[in-house]
Amino acid sequence: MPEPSEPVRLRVELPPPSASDESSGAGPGAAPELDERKVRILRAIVTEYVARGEPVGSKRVVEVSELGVSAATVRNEMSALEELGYITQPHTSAGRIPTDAGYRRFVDDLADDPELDGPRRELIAELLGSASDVEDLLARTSSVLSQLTRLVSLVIAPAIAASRLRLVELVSLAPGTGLLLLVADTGRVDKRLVELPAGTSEADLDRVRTVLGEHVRGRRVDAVPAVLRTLVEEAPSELREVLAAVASAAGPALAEDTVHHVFVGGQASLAGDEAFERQHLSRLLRLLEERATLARVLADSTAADEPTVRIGHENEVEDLRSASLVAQRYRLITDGSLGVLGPTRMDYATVLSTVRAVAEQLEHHVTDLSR
Amino acid sequence: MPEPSEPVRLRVELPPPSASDESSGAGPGAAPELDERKVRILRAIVTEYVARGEPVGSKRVVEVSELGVSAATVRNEMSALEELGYITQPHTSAGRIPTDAGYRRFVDDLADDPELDGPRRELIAELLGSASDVEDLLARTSSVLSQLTRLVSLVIAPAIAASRLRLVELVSLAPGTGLLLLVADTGRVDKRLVELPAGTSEADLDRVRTVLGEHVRGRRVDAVPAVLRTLVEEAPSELREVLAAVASAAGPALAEDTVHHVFVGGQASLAGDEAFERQHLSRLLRLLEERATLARVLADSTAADEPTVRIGHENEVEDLRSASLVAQRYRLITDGSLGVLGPTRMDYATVLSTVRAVAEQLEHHVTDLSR
DNA sequence: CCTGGCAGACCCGGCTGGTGAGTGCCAGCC
DNA sequence: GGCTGGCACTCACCAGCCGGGTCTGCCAGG
Repeated sequence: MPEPSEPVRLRVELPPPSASDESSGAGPGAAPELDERKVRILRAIVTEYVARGEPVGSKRVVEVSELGVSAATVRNEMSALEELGYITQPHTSAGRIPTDAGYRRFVDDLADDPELDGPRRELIAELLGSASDVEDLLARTSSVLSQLTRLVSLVIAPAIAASRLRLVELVSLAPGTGLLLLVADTGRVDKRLVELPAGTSEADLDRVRTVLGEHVRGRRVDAVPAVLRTLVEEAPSELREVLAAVASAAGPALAEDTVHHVFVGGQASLAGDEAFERQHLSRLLRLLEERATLARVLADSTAADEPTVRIGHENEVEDLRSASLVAQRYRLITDGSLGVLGPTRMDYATVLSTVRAVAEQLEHHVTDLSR
Repeated sequence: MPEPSEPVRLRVELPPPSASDESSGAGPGAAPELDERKVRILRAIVTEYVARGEPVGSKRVVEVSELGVSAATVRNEMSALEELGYITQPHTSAGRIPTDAGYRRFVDDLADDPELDGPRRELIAELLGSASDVEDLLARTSSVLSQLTRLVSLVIAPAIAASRLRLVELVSLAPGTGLLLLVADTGRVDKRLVELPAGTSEADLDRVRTVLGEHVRGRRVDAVPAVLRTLVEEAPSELREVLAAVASAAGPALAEDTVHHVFVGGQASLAGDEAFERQHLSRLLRLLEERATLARVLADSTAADEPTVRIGHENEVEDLRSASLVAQRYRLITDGSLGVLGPTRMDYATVLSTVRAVAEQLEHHVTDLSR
């Protein structure tokens, strides 16, 4: 009794190998064959459970799925599905609920998610259309995602490493303090206080500005630190100190800080969901505050151009094991990613359509903005 | 039985009139006199309940508070305190817990909060010390607040209306699109995409830059929109369109956007707290996402230079009625505010000390940064 | 005015029995 | 051989009940 389900659980815990066809539903691959009837029953159970939130019994399956057999037959099939690890019962004499593997199978079998319906597409277009700049656009994207799915939305700004600097500016804020401004061609602005050496004159600053303008503007962001180091070495001695201060300020601004740009929305939906216990809730919220981890997780989940689904235990991060993640890459000069986070019991079909549609429209509006 | 407590509840719901001495503890004012023993008993109940989380009975009060009387006497006093509305019992034959009014009284009677202990002060100094710019400083402030109190921290950046513009820059991102950069002397940077009229040349942009540099740089932020309008009117016709685009972009960037800069930290602590039910939790999280409301609430609660406490029903915002807010104003060129949000059952003495200490040190480090 | 004592209220945990949903199994039917 | 109806069984759930423990309110006496 305890052993037979082992191979299946094993498969579930190793999603990466078959990652490419995971969300496409094209190749059933190593998954055990299921006859048509089992597939329909599983689908009925998932759909019903997602909709009602209660374990679904053989009787309800018969009512819902229009296969012309009796409840007893369905029971036999359900017993087999349980043996295969796709469904389980919370306790004896309760209906069945899908396991993570069951959801996985269900998602894989989704032929391909239908287009999002018109009204929703329009809503997205409307909300994204009035964005004033890229940052605003991403914030709105996050907002529209969480509104449409009623789940937690995540949007990660594209890394600026591969973009180019449009403007490098050094503003004097107060004696001894400057503000280094770096503007990338995505419209992203980073800033960093610079401690200027004592005795730096306004004329010195002007010369530094000129040097920066000539040698740094237009360079790829990830090349800038090296360029700055060279500039420091070659600089006339009176500018060296200032340039060194600039270089040491620019490094971190362009490296780490830059990665953590994450927009999160709809956190309240987590608290409203009965599926999460107090402890899970707390951990998930903590995770949502750790922007760096979040960015990594999301980036890892968005290799392909299709939406990717990570269900429960498929997530590598411990605290995410009680939840599912649906994420997709988008392109805005370089790659960014967006997605939603919610209970494993979510409406995958609709969520997939929504994530896909939002990503598409985001790209459209981005090109609108940058032209 | 139901009526006698009415007048007290009324007082609680009208904190504003006596707002000035609310948190000072200087004037008992209209509050009913309490003899020394009642005060000590109330204090014992609040302290014990905050520490243990369980209703406290007469026996425990005797053990904890070293007044040399019997439990029976304490019971009589407690009965009186209940009559006055300061404490209540969750059910018959349970111990007492403080009401919002009880907490209020307790807070008012706190002579004045002691200095925060050394180690904690040092921790604050250490964490704030390594801030790289003002925005970073405020983020760190939020982080340290939530770490020390294990509550939700809130930090609102000072409004930039009264600060001056250090730099106005118009960057050309792509043909037809510019990015307007506004840097205030607080180090705050706002940006906004500008749709440039077709056929705008680089030379035009240069001229616009010059005009902006001459007339806008150094002006108070709230004066800028008016200045821009004048510039548009007086501009040579070939620049008028560009300037108009800039003016229409600058307005909103300087107005609304600016107010919503709120740093929130430690939200996970809400979920861990048993005091909040699912529904409250969800509402509080939603509130934390509405940055505008949040900013208003916090600004309203920080009139004086002392920390202000809003306990449960004293909060005007419905969703906050299940929580307490401890907030204080800080000055960084203009006013900002910071504070924490948690269950009414919080350690007010420690929280008050912490909020005060953090606000103080924030101001120190700010002057460090801007000198 | 304080105190010890005592009755009463009530939460809580455990136990019990009834109900209902859903299962597993089996014998019989097509 | 697969499907079906029927039936016994298993629990979760609910309500009621009981005993133990706690804390209160009250009272009579110091």
